Amino acid sequence: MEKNFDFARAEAEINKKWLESDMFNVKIDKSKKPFTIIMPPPNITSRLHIGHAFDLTIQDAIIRFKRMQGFNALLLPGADHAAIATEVKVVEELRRQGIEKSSLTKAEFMKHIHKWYEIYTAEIRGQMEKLGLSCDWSRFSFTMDTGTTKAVNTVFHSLYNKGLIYQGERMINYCTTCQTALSDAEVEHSTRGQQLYNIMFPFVRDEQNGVTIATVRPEVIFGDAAIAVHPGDKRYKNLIGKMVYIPLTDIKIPIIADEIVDKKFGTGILQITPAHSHADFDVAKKHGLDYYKIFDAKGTLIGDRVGEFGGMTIPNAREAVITKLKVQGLLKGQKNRQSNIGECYRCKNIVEPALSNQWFMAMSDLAKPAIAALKSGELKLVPKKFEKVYLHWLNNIKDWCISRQLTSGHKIPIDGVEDVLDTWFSSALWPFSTLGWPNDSADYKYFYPTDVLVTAYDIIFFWVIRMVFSGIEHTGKLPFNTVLLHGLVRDKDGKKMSKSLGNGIDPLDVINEFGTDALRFSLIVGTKLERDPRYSLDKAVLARNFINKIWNAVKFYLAFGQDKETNEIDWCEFGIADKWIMTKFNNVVKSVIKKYEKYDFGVAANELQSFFWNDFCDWYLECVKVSENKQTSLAVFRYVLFAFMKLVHPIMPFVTEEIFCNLNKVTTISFEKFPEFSKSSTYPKEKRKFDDVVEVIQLLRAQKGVQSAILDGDLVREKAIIEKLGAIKIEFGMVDDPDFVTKIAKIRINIDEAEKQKQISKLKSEIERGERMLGNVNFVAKAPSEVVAEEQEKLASNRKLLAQLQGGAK
RNA sequence: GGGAACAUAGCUCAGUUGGGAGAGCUCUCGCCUUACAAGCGAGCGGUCACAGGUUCGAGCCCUGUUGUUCCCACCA
Repeated sequence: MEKNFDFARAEAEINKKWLESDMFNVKIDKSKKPFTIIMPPPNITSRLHIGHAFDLTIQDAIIRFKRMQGFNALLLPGADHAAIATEVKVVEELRRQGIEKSSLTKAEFMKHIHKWYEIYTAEIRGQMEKLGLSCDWSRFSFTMDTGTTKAVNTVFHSLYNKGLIYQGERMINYCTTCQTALSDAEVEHSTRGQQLYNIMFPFVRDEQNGVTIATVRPEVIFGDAAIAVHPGDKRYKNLIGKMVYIPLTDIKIPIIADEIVDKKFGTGILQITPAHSHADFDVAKKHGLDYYKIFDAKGTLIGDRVGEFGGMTIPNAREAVITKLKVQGLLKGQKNRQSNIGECYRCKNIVEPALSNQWFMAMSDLAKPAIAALKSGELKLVPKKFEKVYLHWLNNIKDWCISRQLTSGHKIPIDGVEDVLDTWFSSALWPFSTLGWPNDSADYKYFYPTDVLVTAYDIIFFWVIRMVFSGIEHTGKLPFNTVLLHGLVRDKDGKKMSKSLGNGIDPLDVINEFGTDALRFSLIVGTKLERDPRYSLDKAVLARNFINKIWNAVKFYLAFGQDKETNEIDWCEFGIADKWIMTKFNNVVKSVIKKYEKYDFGVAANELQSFFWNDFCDWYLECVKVSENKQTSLAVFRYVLFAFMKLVHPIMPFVTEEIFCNLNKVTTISFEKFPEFSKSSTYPKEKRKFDDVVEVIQLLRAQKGVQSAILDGDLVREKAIIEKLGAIKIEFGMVDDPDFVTKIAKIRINIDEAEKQKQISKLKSEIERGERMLGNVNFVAKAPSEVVAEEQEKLASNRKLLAQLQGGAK
């Protein structure tokens, strides 16, 4: 056997076996219950990052666990065309080759897009394979394949015919860099420092008498339809109804009163720019004001109102307007201010609110059943804390702007319409479009609705909610019954991993250096779903060390026990250590199953590691070496070792497959029955006694330089274990003058008096504590009787031990 | 402005319905003990953020305070 686990060799061999045998491709079998996870399709715009690795590991762990529990488990893989993001990438790539998108026809550009699809879909798939995912590759789906297109068109027409998709001129968010409309969910908010300008709107053209407004966007004054003050603002009461000039123009606009104005902000006077502000749009509607669009899709100023500034970009126009206002004396001040800005989630540039003709999905009717599904408990979010987020968003939902002015993506299926659909439109159908819907396919009938959706919490709005209402609307069923929302992987300091910060860790680098199992285990161990996990290479090192520990335990078995192979374990032959490890192991099985069922893999991984390292290797393996009945102990060792392989297999598929298959001469561990708790294999009495033996050994080990001891206690059968693990010679005999006392032995080892006094004072304080508690009448009267009884026992036991120690010290 | 989460050892985190504060890493000391130095053994280390309350009993439940993080929102 190799000195260490050669993960590179083993992973390559095992992956080849898995892929060639198609063993994870699922056959529809009505006698078996399906368990289905549809994988969130990664965007084909980049390599898989650490967040994908985390997300995919969780999914695969669930699927492997369920498969071993006997479910017909399907993990359906896929990739997303990510229209807007991919298009940016392709344009960049073409530019590197010296080609401008504008020089290409639409068809030519689409050729490049399709080539990208092809190359990067394969690339993503290769990376997924490296992660050891037990996917059904025969069902691999892409969001631009014909099945998805059919689903998209069907859904579009269905909603259109019901009047739930409509076209109209509305205020939307427009990214002038990506040159497309965005949905509300695609706008992020951040705080930026901006200049706040005070600008005077004069009563008489070019004169220094007027009203002064405050704005961070001086260039939009040309789009103003009115000036507004608060109706209750005494300072400006007499202004209402008067007319002012827009500075630098001949345009006159009225002063109106509206409660939207914050009296305390700036000068307390607000410009109303209906075509370029969400809030102002509503005000204009209310007051019957006109809309004036003053810049186009590229962010260039246009129209009669902008005068000499026509043709300028927004930033240029801003500068020019300010310069001119200064000359005219209409700039009445400026200061720096932190304000909240909408940004495009893709390119991070400032989003312009704009009046635009777009396609929308009417949301209020679709939202209602999605709200009801959560409230009724039919849909479960794990962890629960996201339920409020989900409900708040749906309760305040606005119509969804679904049209995009991009070249690639799903076309809006209406003749003559050039726009494409939001990439999330097709994503919303993913749980059923991947299974053949709208066809009445066998897959759809067997696997739908799916079981659990696993994804990070940051796409609840983009994706999760939209799948929920789409599933209900189009299939009449929830697309999944549980949504598992995990955190975002951060660096060791809790910061978001990003290219610009340079703190990112490439999962493929970790795989190359430490192996896939180490990556998977290190991503999962010690994490809780509620929190964002922190990741650093230290964790991969620790995981690698754990794998090495497992490997070496197997080497031990092969060196000492291979020839003594037996499948039948005779429990009558069990020694105390055998019974101890069987008990401990069964408790771990029980606990791990419970945690896996709750998808709490992080704590389960911790438990598995600590059991294997501390209990199985540190204690049991050493006991096997000196076992009275070596054959039985080796059989127990083998049993626990292999059952343990099954327990960790969902998290670390490769090393467990390698060990299990090689030693058992079987093809795979993947379809082995998952271990179950067996009460008849637990021995509480022997476990307690061995725990006491452990205490004696630890006590002896702590005595530096002591080579022998006299024990007074019923420990004859444990002599070999105590001598071996305690590295000490022991004799049995009466000990009237012990140096140490434990529940099962009085110990004499010639130590100095100070050590003994330490133990005495410790016991005394324990006794004091017990006396204090039991002396409290309220405690005795109100605490549960078993708690009181426990304290009484402890007190009696401690008194006895103290008497033994002091009895000898006289 | 509205909402959510978090605060436990130097670091990363556990702590199940309230019943004597735990693990791993780090650090110190001793070990190449025949599976493993990617290892073994023994230690050091905590006012469970702060202040109240409920309770016989609070890391856990309630209220407030402080700090950190995140989400939502049309403050120009």
